[in-house]
Amino acid sequence: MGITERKEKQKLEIRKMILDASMKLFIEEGYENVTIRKIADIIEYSPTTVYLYFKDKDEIFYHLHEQGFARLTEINQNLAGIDNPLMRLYKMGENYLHFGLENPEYYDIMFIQHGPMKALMEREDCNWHYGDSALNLLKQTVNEAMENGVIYKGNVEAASMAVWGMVHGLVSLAIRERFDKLIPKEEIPAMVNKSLNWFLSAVDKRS
Amino acid sequence: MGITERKEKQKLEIRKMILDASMKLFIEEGYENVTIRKIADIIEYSPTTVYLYFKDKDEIFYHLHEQGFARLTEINQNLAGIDNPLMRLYKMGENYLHFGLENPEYYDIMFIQHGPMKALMEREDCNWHYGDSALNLLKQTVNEAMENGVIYKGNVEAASMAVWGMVHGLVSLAIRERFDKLIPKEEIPAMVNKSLNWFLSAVDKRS
DNA sequence: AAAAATACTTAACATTGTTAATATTCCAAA
DNA sequence: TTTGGAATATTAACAATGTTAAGTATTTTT
Repeated sequence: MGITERKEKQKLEIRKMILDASMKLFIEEGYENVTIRKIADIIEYSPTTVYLYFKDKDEIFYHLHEQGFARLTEINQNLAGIDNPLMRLYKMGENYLHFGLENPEYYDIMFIQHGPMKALMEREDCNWHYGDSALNLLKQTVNEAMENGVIYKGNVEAASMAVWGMVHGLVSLAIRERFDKLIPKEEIPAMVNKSLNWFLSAVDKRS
Repeated sequence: MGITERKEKQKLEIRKMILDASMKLFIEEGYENVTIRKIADIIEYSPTTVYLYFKDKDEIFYHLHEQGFARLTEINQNLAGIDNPLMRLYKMGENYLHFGLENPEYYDIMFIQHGPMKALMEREDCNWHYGDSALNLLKQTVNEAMENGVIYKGNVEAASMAVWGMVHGLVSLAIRERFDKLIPKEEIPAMVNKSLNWFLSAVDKRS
């Protein structure tokens, strides 16, 4: 069946074209400038053609959100050599904060916008793999830190979500302008780092 | 000048009608159902009339966001009698988490949506009073807790933002569906409370 | 009573996501 | 080779949105 195979390939190619165009728009012009018509312009098809390859706009954003996770995962490669779990926790937090502040648009679709999650719900495979594995990495580290006795012990999941919550809270308050009237803009990155530092020092049980 | 005075009064009345209609729509039908045309329908004026009283939609949302803060402030009245700063911190966190999970739409305009902050920037008095005083209340409590030696000492502002970040992170991850695929929906409120508890136990220096 | 300022509305613009109906292309069977 | 039907693509349109320009009443001032 060489023909249907080629057709299949072509179909995937156009899907890729659509995603590439979306990503280009997303990166160069931001979230709100990713419109079906602009995507169609870039790939030189009519707007409605997009709907032959994706159910709706949210499904496209779901794929962009995946790419965001790929980038964050790549950044987290620098954790590999760190043995001390508290140090690793610190570096993870720093990576997360830095990624969020430097890539607010990515961060938005990964952790704030409704769209990608709506699309996820309607998928055949509706597991949030990326979120799941990111949280698992965190839980692993927290667990290790607890067992080593370097941080206060307790429910690993609850503690991990507290940590995630804290860094997510700082990033999302920052990129949604909730710090702008409270502290000078240029001090925000340093401040969120200080917050992370205080937090990790506070939970450090070796002191 | 009785006439201009009456006129002034009428003008404020229509402003109030617009805000009331917006609030009604907001509460009964949610954020995305607050449209200029629906507001106009309720107050029985044409859509364009709304623009004679408010610069744009964001300015309306700015006022709704204020109402949200009023509600949260009211809830926080129950902190008055609590002397132990750590206990007060705990209750503040619990209030915040509960308010956010129970009033996701309010929470959205208060801490997530861009709109109200955009409107704030363009005001003559562009201070974020509500955010400022909420953060001050927190800083005061954190400061007290540090001086009493019940929590790890350090930069008060950084620590306060860590606390705020944590509760905000938990609420916003929850209401933007980031927990839905990670833990059963009915366990979310209990889980965020456990996170807060672990956090406060961890920073508690009396143990 | 005429002129000027105020208040309000009608109509329209430029977008958006999305769908129904229609046309085109392409491949397999008659 | 022609024909029929599936796959693919397009045109046109719908229903909304926020917002503005232009025009019409209404009311106040001169």
